[in-house]
Amino acid sequence: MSPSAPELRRTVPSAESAKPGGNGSGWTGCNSCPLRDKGFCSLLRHGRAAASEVEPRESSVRARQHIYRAKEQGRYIAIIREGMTLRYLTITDGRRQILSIGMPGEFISVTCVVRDTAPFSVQALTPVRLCLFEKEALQQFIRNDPDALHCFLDICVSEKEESESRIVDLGRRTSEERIARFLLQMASRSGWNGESGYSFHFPIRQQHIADLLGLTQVHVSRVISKFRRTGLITIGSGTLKIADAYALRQAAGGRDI
Amino acid sequence: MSPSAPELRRTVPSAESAKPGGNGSGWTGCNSCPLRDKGFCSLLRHGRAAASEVEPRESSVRARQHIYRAKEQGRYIAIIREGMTLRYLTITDGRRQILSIGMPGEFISVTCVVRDTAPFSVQALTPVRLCLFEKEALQQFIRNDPDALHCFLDICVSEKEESESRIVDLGRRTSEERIARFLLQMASRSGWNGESGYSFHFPIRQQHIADLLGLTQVHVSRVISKFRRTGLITIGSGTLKIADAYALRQAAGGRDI
DNA sequence: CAGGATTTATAATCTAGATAATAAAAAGAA
DNA sequence: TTCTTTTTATTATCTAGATTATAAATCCTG
Repeated sequence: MSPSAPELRRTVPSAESAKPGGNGSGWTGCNSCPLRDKGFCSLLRHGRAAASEVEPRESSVRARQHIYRAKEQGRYIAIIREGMTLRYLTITDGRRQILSIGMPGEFISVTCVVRDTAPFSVQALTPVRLCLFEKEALQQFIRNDPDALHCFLDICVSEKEESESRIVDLGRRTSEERIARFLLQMASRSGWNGESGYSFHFPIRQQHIADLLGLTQVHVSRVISKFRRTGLITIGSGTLKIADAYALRQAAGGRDI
Repeated sequence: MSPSAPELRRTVPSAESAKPGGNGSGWTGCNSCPLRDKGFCSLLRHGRAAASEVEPRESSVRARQHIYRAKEQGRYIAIIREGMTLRYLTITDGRRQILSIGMPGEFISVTCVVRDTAPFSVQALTPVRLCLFEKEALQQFIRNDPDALHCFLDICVSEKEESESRIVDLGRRTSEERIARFLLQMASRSGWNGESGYSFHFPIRQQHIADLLGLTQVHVSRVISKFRRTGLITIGSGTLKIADAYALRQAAGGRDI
């Protein structure tokens, strides 16, 4: 298992040659981590003795492997260091609904920080590197550190807002609007500044988009094909390019993104 | 810093007889409130001088009236004392999506506690009595009281879980399943113990159900009619009765509610 | 209790998106 | 490269739920 991802991935040139996986020999700690001063991680007073209990340990997961299984009672809380994850739920007849896609710097699941178990599963979408925190220690850290708490609360509310936005998508928008909006959102999360011509790592299969947006792969294919044919986007080996930002925004429903 | 044990909170029943309060004339204060010792309210050390800033004042709202308008920057945070509310969003073409239905003891919107503004509106579904808290004071209270904070965090996560459950409904369940599930949920929230024959106050129009579940009123009518015809439920002037709980659960998709 | 307004019911028709089936590309793996 | 697996494309057909229209109940409110 190698870094295996497009250029964007090769941050921190830590010599992580042969890694046994599981939980890390190539562990490089927070110091060399690009997320060190971002989001929740920025609150972990790195290296400070006082907070040493919340030093994470690392773990690597291969693409498709499960990180958390529904109803499981985990001892660890994970933050994504590298790669992308899927949080999903399966109901009767094997119908699947993806709840969210996780990216670096984010918790695998905020619910798991607060609850004993969760009804959904989480799996790696790409090869993933995780930072594992002792659940108890992290909870205590959040409880005792006002900044951490504030940040965590903010994350919860943000995710709630995201969920509600998805509810509006599913309840009241057409398949084209949903897909266009999803592509725009992914671009934004990858650091897009809004201009045409931006391309980014996009390891998401059409079946994933379907299971996220309440559609079928066949239909997603149809819409994506149309977007390509009409020059809104371009796709090539794990990369998506926003060719015509204006038109894509139009397709997304114009205003009220 | 402050004492933690929840029960110990119920101190000093200060005689706060008739208080003028916001615009309600019949303001009775927390003492006579049935919600006094429930949910978030149970954490407001009623009558204690230290917490006097978070004493609410009351306000009444007529059915259909707006309580919060999208993007508005409110000075108050409201908890529902009596009645039911609708939280919804309107997008292009006037398409509407209801995000949630509020019931006594609940915040009108948890988002508003944390954010300056929110993208949705809230209106009264029935005549509503609200308890208004100064936003600043409430935020500070939550920040300083570990129990309140814990409770608030729990509310956020619960609502997130609810949203995600709705996402699964919208993305992957049929209209019959959605409607059956919704009726069961409402019954539960009204104190149902799960047995057939339970009836409860149900002031929700078919158009509301449609806007909540991503359907049309016409289709909701069809399904409700079928449920009545086949003896699953009974409806009469603002009241819904679960006639055949088992069958209704079956219609809701059996397992995994 | 009348008379207007809101809500629900029902039937006819339409359509966005689902299903099913198959082929063609890509992507890995040997 | 060749073989296998996974992913995407495409076409034909079907259907759950939308739309439109109208009538019948209910619900106010004076």
